[in-house]
Amino acid sequence: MASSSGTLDTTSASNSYTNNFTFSTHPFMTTSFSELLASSAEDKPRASAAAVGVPKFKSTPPPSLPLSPPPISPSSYFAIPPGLSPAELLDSPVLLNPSNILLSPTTGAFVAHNYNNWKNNNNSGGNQQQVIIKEEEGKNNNFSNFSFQTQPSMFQSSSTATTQTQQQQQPPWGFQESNKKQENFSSSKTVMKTENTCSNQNNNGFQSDYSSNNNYQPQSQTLSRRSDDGYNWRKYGQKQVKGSENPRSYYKCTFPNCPTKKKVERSLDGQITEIVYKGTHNHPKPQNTRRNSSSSSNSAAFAIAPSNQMNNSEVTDHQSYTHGSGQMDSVATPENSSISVGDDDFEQSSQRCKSVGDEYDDDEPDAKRWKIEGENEGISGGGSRTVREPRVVVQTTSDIDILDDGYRWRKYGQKVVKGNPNPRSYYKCTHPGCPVRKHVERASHDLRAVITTYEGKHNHDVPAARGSGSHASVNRPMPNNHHNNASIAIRPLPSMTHHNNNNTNNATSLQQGPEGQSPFTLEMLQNPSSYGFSSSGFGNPMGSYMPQQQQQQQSDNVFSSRAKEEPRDDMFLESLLC
DNA sequence: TTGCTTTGACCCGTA
DNA sequence: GTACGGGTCAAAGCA
Repeated sequence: MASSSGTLDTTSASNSYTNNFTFSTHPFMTTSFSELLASSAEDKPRASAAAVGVPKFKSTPPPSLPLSPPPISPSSYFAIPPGLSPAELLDSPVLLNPSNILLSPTTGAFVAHNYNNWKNNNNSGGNQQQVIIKEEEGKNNNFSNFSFQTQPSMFQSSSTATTQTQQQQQPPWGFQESNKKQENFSSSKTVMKTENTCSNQNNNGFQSDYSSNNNYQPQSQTLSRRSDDGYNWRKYGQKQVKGSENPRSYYKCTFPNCPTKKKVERSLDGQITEIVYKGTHNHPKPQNTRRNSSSSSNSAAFAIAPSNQMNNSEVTDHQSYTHGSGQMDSVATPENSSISVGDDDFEQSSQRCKSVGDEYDDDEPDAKRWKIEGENEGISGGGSRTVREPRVVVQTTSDIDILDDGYRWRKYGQKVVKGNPNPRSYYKCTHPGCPVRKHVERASHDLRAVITTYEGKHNHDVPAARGSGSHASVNRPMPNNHHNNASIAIRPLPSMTHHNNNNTNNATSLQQGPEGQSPFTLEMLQNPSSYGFSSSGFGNPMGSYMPQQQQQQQSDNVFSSRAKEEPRDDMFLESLLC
């Protein structure tokens, strides 16, 4: 369920389980879908195989969550329990690796909007730490966000000695810019916002980074230069931004030639209210040679971990020490925003969900900024809050992206077209001489549905994914590249809130890949057999998610009609290219 | 001396 | 073309 849109990543094996609700974002990558189903059948809580190398979200269903016992059918492990919408499930912190889960129209980012139900159940506030992850593709209006909250207790309890030891030695959730500026998040909300267009790179970095470092452990540190993400930052600017009384500081990664930057916005009292990461580290996490483990960060701060600092063994450790505890033991990473949370976290996340809406509707006076960072229109929510959540945004600086179809695209224009208030992001394949273009827009009727229209035919093979090379294996367009005519992919962002209580095959839940890529629907997850899930599983790059005929029918019925509705904007495209 | 932060000015994209 | 605002530069100061 790494992706409801079929944008599945392949980065990990999956045979690690906990007795908790373990959810991984990579399970389908090297483990076939059928294997996952089989494994799920063996153990209910194994709703999804945990991936190795991926921070995981593990949580026993909190009482307040309407998680029903998994049905007997293996396929039913992908069914959405009554009361818990697919969107909520997909948007939940269990899907925390934006490079794999957060599906934007172009990068896999998705929107998580509707957490109202969850939050309504737990909107008491109080001394809670809240974390929101938002992933956006820079300026592509495609974003996603997760939110989850952590209760203070999560920092106090642990079900395993490992956890306890780690906690004792290293308060896991500390985010400090320096020892002079310890950020106490114990009572504050934390919003992580990520912008990421380089999932592959991230994935790769994730593994390599973790492999080369053993300092993934959640930790705090008191060095002035080193924040809890493990990287060294140099402040290069500070500015008072309009619409906010909080100054914004600009940091660069001090590693030579590393393009990563981050913006940190602090409230007047010094609390971080927003963290925006931009770019991806092109280097391993610096060795922990200076880190002070004594750490003054007893604050229940939230550690923004370096992206890619986890190896398999560490994952295992995380699995163990997150077991059963309400502890948020893992870290949110700027690049992959992978976060593991405990059951309490899972519950709390629901609370925070609504805050996302709050973020946009109530507390964000700077419309322009939001527009820049993702145009979060459509996010609704209510309530109010007095503490502005810190946000962490990861955004890549490159405008050339390996998108979810495996090709690299360069954004060359954007326009609001008639009939849809949502701007349409225009992309062109970056391969020299390749005429293929596509434009992506959010459906007017459902902001979580993304409509991608392809024009032209690739005259080249799918470029090798940066880093892992696994990206294209699942998202790679069909070899025949037969989208000479405009094909449209209506891609549901994983937060398919509108699917809450029915399994209707909504058109917006379908995705027609760029070259006949099979749609991947919730219904298919629920009834994989009926949709031709082959034993080859998702490892099969173009695995039979659906009988070909059915694919064609659906694509014809759904997308052709949509195509007819699409006003031609060739003129505009041409003008953009001129 | 080195490295970092501060801060005003400048650049550049967008409306 | 202009204004605005975010992002960055770079000199100065500090530890």
